[in-house]
Amino acid sequence: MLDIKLLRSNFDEVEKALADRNEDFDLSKFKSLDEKRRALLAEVEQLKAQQNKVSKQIPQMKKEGKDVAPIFEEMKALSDQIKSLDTDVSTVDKELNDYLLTIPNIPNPTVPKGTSDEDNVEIRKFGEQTSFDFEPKAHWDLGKDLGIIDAEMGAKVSGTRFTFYKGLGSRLERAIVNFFLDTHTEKHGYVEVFPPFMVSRECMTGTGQLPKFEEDAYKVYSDSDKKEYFLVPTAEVPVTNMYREQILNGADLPIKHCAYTACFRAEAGSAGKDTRGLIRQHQFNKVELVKFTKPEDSYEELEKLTHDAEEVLQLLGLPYRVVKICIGDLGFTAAMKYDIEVWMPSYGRYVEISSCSNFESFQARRANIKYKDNAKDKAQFVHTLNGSGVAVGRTTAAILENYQQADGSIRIPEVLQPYMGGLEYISK
RNA sequence: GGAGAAGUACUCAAGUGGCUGAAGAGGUGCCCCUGCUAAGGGUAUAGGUCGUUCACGCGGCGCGAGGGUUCAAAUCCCUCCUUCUCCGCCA
Repeated sequence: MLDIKLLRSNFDEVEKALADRNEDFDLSKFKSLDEKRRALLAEVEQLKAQQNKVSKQIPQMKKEGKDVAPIFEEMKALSDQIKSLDTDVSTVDKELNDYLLTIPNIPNPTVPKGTSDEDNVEIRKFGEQTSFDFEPKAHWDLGKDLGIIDAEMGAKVSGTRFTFYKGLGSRLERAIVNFFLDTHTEKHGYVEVFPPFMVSRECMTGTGQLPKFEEDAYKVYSDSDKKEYFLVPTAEVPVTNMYREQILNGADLPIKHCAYTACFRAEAGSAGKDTRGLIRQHQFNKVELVKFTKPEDSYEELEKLTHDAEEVLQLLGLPYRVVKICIGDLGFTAAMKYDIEVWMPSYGRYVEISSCSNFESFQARRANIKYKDNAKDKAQFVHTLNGSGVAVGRTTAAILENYQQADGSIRIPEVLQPYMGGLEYISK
């Protein structure tokens, strides 16, 4: 959510900054809504002030034995007027708030211009694109041949875009999760949390998945519980919302959490894309990194976070590149974003395996997360950041493809071998 | 799921219709005394948010949340949420 005061005072600048975004939104409604709300507020608050003033005098008048009946009559009319205006205020309030939730974040000025992912800017590269002296296979074929990934069984049990990992495939997925978490906690200083996989509507709104992207989310109801839950599309949602409606102590910042969760995405609008293999599933595993920082530190922390995510790929020896996302590809909530893309031989190109974003105060304002350094300071919004550290299913896919051998077996990256009971190869 | 109890400011806590934005205590800031690691005295300080103002300020809202009753609600009524205790069920 944008700062309403910024919209009020610098409307034209905001409009200009948002102009290149590839998002649907309508800034024109703002002024009329805002003015309507303030006019109503001024009116009703004046009446309330009068009501309060008279109410204070009533006990005194009663004590003096004066007749208060005519005043009651007058105040009854005033009270009715206030109630009616209050209803109007809350209607406009909600309208304005719902409207503000549909406006995307303002991109950082250094974000490259551009309209699609083709305009993203490569920042750096690690490793060389893997070369083979045999015909390499795609991970879905490797997984099937080795009996460690079973898409048909997933389809049978749940439907398309669900997958079974079996045997050493399951173990590899689990090994990767543990390797990521251990690296981020022990080496990078993140505090691990294991959050709920179902969250409330408020949380989804707080991090910006709602209201715009409701069709991408899975909702869960129970006849007995009667409550509405959303399956988490990313650990970003529960972890960022840990501190919702809170004022944090400035000395505790930056707060750094990492979390493993399964992630659930309806993937609306992606029909037909990446239908084979592990790249685009309705349920996938991810280790997420989340930071809460002071505003002045957030961009430095974004660089660090990105490097933390990169490092696990380096340790795995997977070739990747980092791209800076252009405005048109930026996404609703981010002010700046780096994608880390891993080399995927079957695609013949780099494939996104992590997104690292600085949301500045956009999420903090929605979720009301503030901090102050001293008790007497005015609380101000933190900046929130997050990034995949990294997507687990895609890592499995990348390992299968980049580490495949001529005989169809998979060499296990050295750092994972301890997690695989010392095993060096997965073979038939 | 059943039965009970409770939710007041940074913390503990008083408060059953108006003079309570909220006693008291702790905490925190400053000063003094004492002199030594613990304590005594004085004094100041109460969050957050919205509107308005160049500003000082003024005003509105806030006692778990949302409704209602009333001229007036922390206080009465309804719904919900959370926590605790006991019982039931359950991986």
